Amino acid sequence: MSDKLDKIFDSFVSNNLFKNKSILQSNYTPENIPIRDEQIDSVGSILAPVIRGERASNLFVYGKTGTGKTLSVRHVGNKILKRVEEMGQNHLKVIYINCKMKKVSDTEYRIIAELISELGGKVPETGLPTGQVYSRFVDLIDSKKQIILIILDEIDQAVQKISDNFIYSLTRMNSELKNAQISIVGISNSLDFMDNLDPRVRSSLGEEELVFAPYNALQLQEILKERADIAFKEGVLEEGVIAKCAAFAAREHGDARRALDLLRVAGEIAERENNKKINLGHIDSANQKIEKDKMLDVISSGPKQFQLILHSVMQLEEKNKGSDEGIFTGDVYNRYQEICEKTKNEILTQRRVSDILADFDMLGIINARVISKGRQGRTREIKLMLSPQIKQKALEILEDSLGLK
DNA sequence: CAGCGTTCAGATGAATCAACGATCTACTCGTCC
DNA sequence: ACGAGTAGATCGTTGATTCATCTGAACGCTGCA
Repeated sequence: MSDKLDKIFDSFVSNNLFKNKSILQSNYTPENIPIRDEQIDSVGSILAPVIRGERASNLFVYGKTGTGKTLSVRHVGNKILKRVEEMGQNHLKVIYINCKMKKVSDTEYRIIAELISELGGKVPETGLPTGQVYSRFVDLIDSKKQIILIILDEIDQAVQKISDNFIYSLTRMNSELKNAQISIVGISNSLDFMDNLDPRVRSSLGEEELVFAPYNALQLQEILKERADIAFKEGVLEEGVIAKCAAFAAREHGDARRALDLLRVAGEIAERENNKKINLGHIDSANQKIEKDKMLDVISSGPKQFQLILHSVMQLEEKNKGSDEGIFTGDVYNRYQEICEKTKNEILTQRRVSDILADFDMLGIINARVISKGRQGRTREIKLMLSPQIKQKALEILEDSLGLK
């Protein structure tokens, strides 16, 4: 037993493909950022006034996930801060807040509390009226002459939960401040976020706008190459590996984060297989693994009713295997009722089940097409979209969590 | 056989409900002057 | 008297139900060539 373990450890130590794995993690901030020079320059010139202690225009940055928005903005923020410090001044504060951080900052209160604590103020744990926290915040930053640069990442998420008058009051805060001034940088994933925003907010927040276009495969390659050089040991990557990674990620709206994940996971797989090199096959497995993990995560973390319904779909699919007969909503509902009876779960109405099936469709777990069968009415024709291995694993998870078997 | 109304089974919408979390308000209690 | 802490009151969300309305092609009936 321990011999075997030793062997595993030995090979792990000796066959380490990585020089520094953290470089491929998404939270790593590289020294220089390829491709985004133009955007960085723009951000820099828009924010430059704060170096002289003047207020910069509010900036709004759009772009899909993994296009380097956050990275670029933070990079510029750090550079500016460093510059100001080099000049021996301290009139600048840069605050970065991710509005979507796992349930942490998703209300107006919490965001302001977060802002206060970033500024070194103490945050009352609970219960203060929002207005009071707000005025405490104003007092805090207005206590001396300074410029506050607030970076609100994934701002669209916040606005979905809170009303947009939070941002409005932020943008308008400058008129209340006597000493300090604030500039806001909003970062949003969705391109049409601005459209359904209050016009007053739109004009004040979007004084300057910047769009980060998705990377294309070539640009992704460049990024990957740069990081791979320092992340992996010499000569570990086989020919074409980077290109393939880039191609995969480019297909998914040019998400660089995805590309890096892919490369990292491929490396891990190669390592586990005790391979000296990372080849194209590893990229494929990595892609599958990521896909699989994501899917299984959705399935296992879903509410019980979702699992019940998915289980009935899977059973029906198993039964219909071979025949080309489709699965229809009615079948699913009947089977679902049976399972509920058996497991003593509440039975939802068909209306709800129909909605849940539509959700599955959105998640890509099933493919549902609304068809009309003439006299036999209208229904969804459902196809399960899970690959065999995922299906097997998912079935286990479901039966486990539902107490079936 | 084209044209037309019927019909089916569930899609899709809208209003409403119930339960839960989070916030707000008001009241109580301890402490300090 | 004042502030802190806490117990209901209140508000907003979200998943779910109920009621209502739509839907689109096969089916079957008509009428015409």
